[in-house]
Amino acid sequence: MKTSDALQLPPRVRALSVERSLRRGEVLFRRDDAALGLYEIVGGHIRLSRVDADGREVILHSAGPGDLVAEASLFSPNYHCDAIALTDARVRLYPKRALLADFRRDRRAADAFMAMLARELMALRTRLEQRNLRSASARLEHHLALNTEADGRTVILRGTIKDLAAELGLSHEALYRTLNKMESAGKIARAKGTITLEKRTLL
Amino acid sequence: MKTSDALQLPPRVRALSVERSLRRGEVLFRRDDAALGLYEIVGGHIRLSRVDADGREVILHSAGPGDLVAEASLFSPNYHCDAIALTDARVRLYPKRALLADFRRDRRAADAFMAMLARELMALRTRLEQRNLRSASARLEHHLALNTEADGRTVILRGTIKDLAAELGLSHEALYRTLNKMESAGKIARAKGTITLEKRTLL
DNA sequence: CGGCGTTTTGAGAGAGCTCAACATCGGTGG
DNA sequence: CCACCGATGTTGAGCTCTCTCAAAACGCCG
Repeated sequence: MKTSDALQLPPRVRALSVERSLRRGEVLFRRDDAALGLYEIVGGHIRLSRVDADGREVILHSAGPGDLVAEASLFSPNYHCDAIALTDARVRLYPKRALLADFRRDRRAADAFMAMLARELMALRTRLEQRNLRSASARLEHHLALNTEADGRTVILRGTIKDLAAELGLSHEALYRTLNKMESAGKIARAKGTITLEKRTLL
Repeated sequence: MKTSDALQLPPRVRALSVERSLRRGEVLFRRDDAALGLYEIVGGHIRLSRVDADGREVILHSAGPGDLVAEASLFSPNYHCDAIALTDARVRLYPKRALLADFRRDRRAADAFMAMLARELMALRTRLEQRNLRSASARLEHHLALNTEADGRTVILRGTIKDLAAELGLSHEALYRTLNKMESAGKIARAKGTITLEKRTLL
């Protein structure tokens, strides 16, 4: 589940980061473990969850490549949920001490991190808003309208259609059908890796 | 749409904030306007949106009482979307210069703000994950499991059932029916303003 | 050429949405 | 004190849309 594109942690800190591999099912950290820092998912998927009063697992988040998890660990002595590899995975730990020290040393690094959080927040709110749209076509149009290139018409797909379906919270079949319908209706044109919005006929 | 509970901006900055009223339909800011700072919604609802290539409005977020909007404006010279009052509303502007100055002066203020963003991010991811659950009961159980008081059983409702339905992304009718079903099934007990999870019978 | 995952298309069922009607509860004003 | 009113809470019934399960065509890579 890709949430944001750009991750730009200070090179100094990146130099201090440590990569690690996990087997499917392996535990990255558990609730109440001492918070070492935040993780970037390099490959695979990590599931963040908590266990409820009856011992059932409640999923908080499924993170995929490019995602950052446990940012809040920077400000807490321990983790607040469990993190378990959903698939074989590769993660990169950014030690909190190094990060916080860097923020202290370099104000711009701190600002940049804050800005990153703020931007991610914005993107996430937008995505949540999108989920309020019931129909597949509305969700797709919402997504397309907000992800065009500079021309305002072209949308470059970053993964497969299945990936897009997952991002939109739709079954891939529903998305395929919707794409077909919209193409037949002349609303979009499809090419390999891109979707182009057609000029809407005025009323 | 309530996203988080606690908003704790430094008192020094709060002292510098300015409250303002808006009529329904009034513009708070427009895209590319100079970014004055971030806003806290005191009352009413503000809609953040962008206009797509065909002139249609694409909703990014609907913010309600207690919500913060335009955090990213702190790190950008201008706003990136339109903000328009959906209802008569009251907002509080936290001037970015004051905020940033405060962050510079007091490291803990900056950390606290960062922590707030991180926590909100976490909560939002969880909410998005919840939306991946299709059935009304699954969404409700997810929400209940994650919002119990210390006893792990009691959930205090902060608004009306309709509000909860909106937060869960369900029609209020669907939620009422689900509550009924779960109560009949002995999974929950309802009292005025609270829902109590019943001890789950073991297998 | 032989898999494997993606892309398509088909058909059926279920769940929630919508519209509608009614009950309930405060609050307001006569 | 009571009547009225608006918003919340509640229940009913049909409809639409997506999900799910299935199966087949396609494309890529070893």
